[in-house]
Amino acid sequence: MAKRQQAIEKKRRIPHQTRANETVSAILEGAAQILEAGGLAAFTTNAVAERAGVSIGTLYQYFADKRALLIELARREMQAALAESARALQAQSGAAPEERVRALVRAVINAFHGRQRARKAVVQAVLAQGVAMELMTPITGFIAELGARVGSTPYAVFARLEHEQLFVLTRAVLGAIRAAVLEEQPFLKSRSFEDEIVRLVMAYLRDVAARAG
Amino acid sequence: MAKRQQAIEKKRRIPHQTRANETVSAILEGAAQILEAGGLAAFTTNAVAERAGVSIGTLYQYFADKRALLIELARREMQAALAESARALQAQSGAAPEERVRALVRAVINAFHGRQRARKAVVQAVLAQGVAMELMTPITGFIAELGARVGSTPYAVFARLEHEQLFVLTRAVLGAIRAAVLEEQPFLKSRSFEDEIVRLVMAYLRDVAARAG
Amino acid sequence: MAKRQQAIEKKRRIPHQTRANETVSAILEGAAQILEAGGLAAFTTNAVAERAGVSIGTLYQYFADKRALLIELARREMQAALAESARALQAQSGAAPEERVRALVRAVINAFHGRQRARKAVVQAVLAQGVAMELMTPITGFIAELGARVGSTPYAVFARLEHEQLFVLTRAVLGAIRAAVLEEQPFLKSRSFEDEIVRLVMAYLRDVAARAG
Amino acid sequence: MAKRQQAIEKKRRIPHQTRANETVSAILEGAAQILEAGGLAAFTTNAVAERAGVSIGTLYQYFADKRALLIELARREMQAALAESARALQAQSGAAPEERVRALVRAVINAFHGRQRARKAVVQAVLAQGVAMELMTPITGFIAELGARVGSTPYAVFARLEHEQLFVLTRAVLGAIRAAVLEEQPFLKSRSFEDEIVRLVMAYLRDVAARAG
DNA sequence: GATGAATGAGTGTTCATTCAT
DNA sequence: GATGAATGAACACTCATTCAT
Repeated sequence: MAKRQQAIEKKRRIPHQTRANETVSAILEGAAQILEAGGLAAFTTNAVAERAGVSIGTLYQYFADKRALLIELARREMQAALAESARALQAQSGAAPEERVRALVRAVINAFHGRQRARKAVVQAVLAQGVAMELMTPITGFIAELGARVGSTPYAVFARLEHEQLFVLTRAVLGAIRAAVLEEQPFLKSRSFEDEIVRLVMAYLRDVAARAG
Repeated sequence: MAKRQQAIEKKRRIPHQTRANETVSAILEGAAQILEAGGLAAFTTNAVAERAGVSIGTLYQYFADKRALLIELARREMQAALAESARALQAQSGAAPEERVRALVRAVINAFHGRQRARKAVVQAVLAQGVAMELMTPITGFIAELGARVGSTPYAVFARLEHEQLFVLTRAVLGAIRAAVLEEQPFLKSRSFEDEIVRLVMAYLRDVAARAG
Repeated sequence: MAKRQQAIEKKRRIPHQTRANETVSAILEGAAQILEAGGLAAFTTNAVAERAGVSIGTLYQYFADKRALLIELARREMQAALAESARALQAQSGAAPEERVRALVRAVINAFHGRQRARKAVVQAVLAQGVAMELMTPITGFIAELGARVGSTPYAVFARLEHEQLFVLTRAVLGAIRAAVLEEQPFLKSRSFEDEIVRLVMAYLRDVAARAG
Repeated sequence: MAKRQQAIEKKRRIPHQTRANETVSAILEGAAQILEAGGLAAFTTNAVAERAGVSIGTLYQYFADKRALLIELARREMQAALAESARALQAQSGAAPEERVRALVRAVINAFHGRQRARKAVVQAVLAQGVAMELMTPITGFIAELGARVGSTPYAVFARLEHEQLFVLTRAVLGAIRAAVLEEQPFLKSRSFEDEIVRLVMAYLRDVAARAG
């Protein structure tokens, strides 16, 4: 039920059989593999169907068009990243704010790191179609909510971030990480890169807190 | 590859250099217009040639393939943005560091704001082809060089930024601005958005300086 | 061919004849609705099945293929049109020949007017497959028979029409009406249009009678 | 110049070279052959291109889509039929009205008879798309003009036919002929069939004249 | 008997690129 | 050097039909 609601794009049929769900998964897995192997250029519906081991007709039974397939893929990737972040945060629930931020940053870096090309292609394609904001919403919301639960001074500031501030912070962090992924920087997984991002976040939050204070 | 270089080199050695330059400019201008009007989807070599008022054959006389055309366009756009930034910085040469950062940020925002779609498409297309690093180099270099010329405490820090630090700072700023452009945020041109980015930069620089100090 | 016959024959011998008949009717009604709403282009077996509220498998249980469905639809439409004509004629049984012709013409116009698109599509599709003659036979026969029953001078001529004459007369009338329907002429339902057709018929019949001496 | 104007559907390029005109002719000839051989079902753009001996890309350089190709074909067929009719009429310029009508009817029958299937398919396809009226206009106009030039009593009636009358007359004649073609009646080319149509026309004209008189 | 997921040949169409003129 | 007609591989997508459940 929940899963159905998540679909913005009209799927052709709502699967309510085990076999159908398996088919959808196979298609999405095939799509990710194609994207990973050859990027957006290789991402043709025929190639995806073949890789997924289903007929092209079956693909179109579940996805209205190529775009819908890409969007569903993006949605699932984002969800997975969010889940991973939540897990990381949970594990750090008693830690100092800086450590919690670090856990979050690391989760995002890792999320972007596996299947780099697939993710890159998904991000690009999705951005190219103006669905970005819509998909970004849960991420921003997640961070806002996160701030609200951090109850102590001076990091309660998280909860009081204004719209522009939240925007700048989240996009700055994602921008740095995404650039490192897209440019295939060797330091992507390094501790020092993680450090700098955490510092960027903390410095900014401190600044906001000082202003608010 | 060889062919593309040849095409670009050739421009300097053609008998009627002037006319050839005009043709190339017309093609690039046509490309920018097409991109602006219809995005990457409308960007076909035939459409560009028609808009530029030259035959498709002529287009291929100057650009080895579609990719070369896109890269040259990106190169020129970046150069223009850099020039604008340099101009802005020059005008603020005596001002406080924060004002100089603000001038730079504003220049970048403006650079991204005119012909949004064309720029967006160029960036996307270029990123999709792994040429990003190559094109980013002059920007990063420009900022590093800029830092070297600042010279005064505590912003001499600019000159001492390590590779990762410079990377994180530049990509964070560009990431925030680019997200605002791509998501078509209404506050893109607002003072408060500019403020937050400047603060992000200054807070980070202060943090780096404190650590270095 | 054999298969189609079987499908049609079967309808008479199924255990639960009633339910089967309802299913067939539902399918044909769905087919007519689809045709009416979207023309021949929208007429897909899947669409028909969905509209009819049966599965595509069930549709194929009753109709060997798409063509069989269309032909059965045509057959029923023609039958209905004939029945309507017969009713109109019955009502005018004592009237002057001209009035009887007029009643017939009006019945045909009305037959063509309801569900225009469905009828148009059916006719087109059927004509496209060389089944036309087969389906036209009952109409021509009906008119010939009608002529035989008219019985009085000088319109006994109806009964004596030669094959070509009957053909020309019926097709001319149908041609004029069908053209008005297909071209969506505003005067389709007007009295003057009806008048002209009736005059065409009467003038021709008088001419035939005069020649026959 | 005149030819260009005639095109309602936007052709991709307006040919102004001999080679281009030859290509267009080859495509149309190929289209007619495909239609003739396999009817509308066989009429695929790929098949037409192959039969015409050009690449599919070339076909699309001259025709925006399949529909445009069909419409242009229809236009040329109609034009040819009209030209033939005009020629026939010219040859009978001094003859009795009945003979002139007969010449016209014969021309139309012949027009419909060569390449029956191609013509049938063209007519069907065109009718299916609501372009019918537009294409009928020159025919109706031709007949009206014809009437205007028939200067003698009682056939000057031609010139005074009202809209509905002209419509009924032309569509009735065309309807009878088209039905004979579509149903592949053996008497299509017979003298008696021609006779009956001529009589239908003359009887109706006499009736109109009598009423007007 | 009924279902509907799966099939895949086939369709219309695009567009980067070539090369004879 | 310039032109633009021609190319054709490639693509997204449809739909009649089958058959395991």
